[in-house]
Amino acid sequence: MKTIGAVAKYLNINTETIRFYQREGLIQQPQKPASGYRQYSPSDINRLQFILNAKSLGFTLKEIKSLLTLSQNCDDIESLSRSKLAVIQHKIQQLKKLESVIQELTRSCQSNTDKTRCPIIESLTNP
Amino acid sequence: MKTIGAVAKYLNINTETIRFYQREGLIQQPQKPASGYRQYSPSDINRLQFILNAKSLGFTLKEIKSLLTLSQNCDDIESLSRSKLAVIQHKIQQLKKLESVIQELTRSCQSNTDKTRCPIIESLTNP
DNA sequence: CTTGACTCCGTACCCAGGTACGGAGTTTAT
DNA sequence: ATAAACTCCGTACCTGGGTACGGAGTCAAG
Repeated sequence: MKTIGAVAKYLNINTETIRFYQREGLIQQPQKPASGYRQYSPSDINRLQFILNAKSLGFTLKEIKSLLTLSQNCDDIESLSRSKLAVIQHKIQQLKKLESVIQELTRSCQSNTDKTRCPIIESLTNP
Repeated sequence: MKTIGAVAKYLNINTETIRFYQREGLIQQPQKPASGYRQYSPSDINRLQFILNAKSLGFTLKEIKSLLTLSQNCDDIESLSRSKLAVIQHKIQQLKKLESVIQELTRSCQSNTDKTRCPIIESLTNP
């Protein structure tokens, strides 16, 4: 069990960010002991870690919330996960396209000897 | 030469967006004829197209601005593109990991007979 | 020469995703 | 037992990337 500051430090985020996620309903606030500081359990920390991971993959907080809260029965969750899977696979495809476009552009920069002009700029100007 | 509305329509964006880019210094406003509507030249339109293309590659407006102002130095632009490439490749790797995690989870849902509990939720909430 | 569509310009507002502030209470180290 | 460090909570503010509003001027067709 950790206090909010310890959790923030551990996860390398701001305490304010944790509170923000609480306000947004992404995580619940741990019960406040009669009078004192709230205590965060390992599972609270896990949930936060999940949010951070999903965020780093380009999911919005809204999407993460629905991943975390739309949980009634296993079938619903499975189908939600499947649709997330499709989204993820689509994102991978998009990023791969992007990757090859940018790779191509940087290659043409490398083989460019006239440094007063830039193939990337040229290709972005004439699509 | 087109008026702002015609340009917006042609590029499929909002006139307000064009003005916004002007305010942000991404493009200059064409000279205003003594009294009348500003006229946008093909090269103005090209510059806008450049911005839209760069945006679709995931560059921020700030980055695009520097692409446009530092466009005399091909090496700078190449290195900016390379760092974008690294970010994209990292994202792809992360997404692939996530993909296999979710695939694994949905598989365990499928083989789960007790539909009152869900392996996905369990794996998210118990570390 | 009037009407409707368009432009100009400034200002306000929107959403996402946080960050900062500040007064009051709590905990911990000395 | 007191100071330093931390937490609580509400509210305000920030950046990015736009969108909307409204009054005043302009242009083009009938």
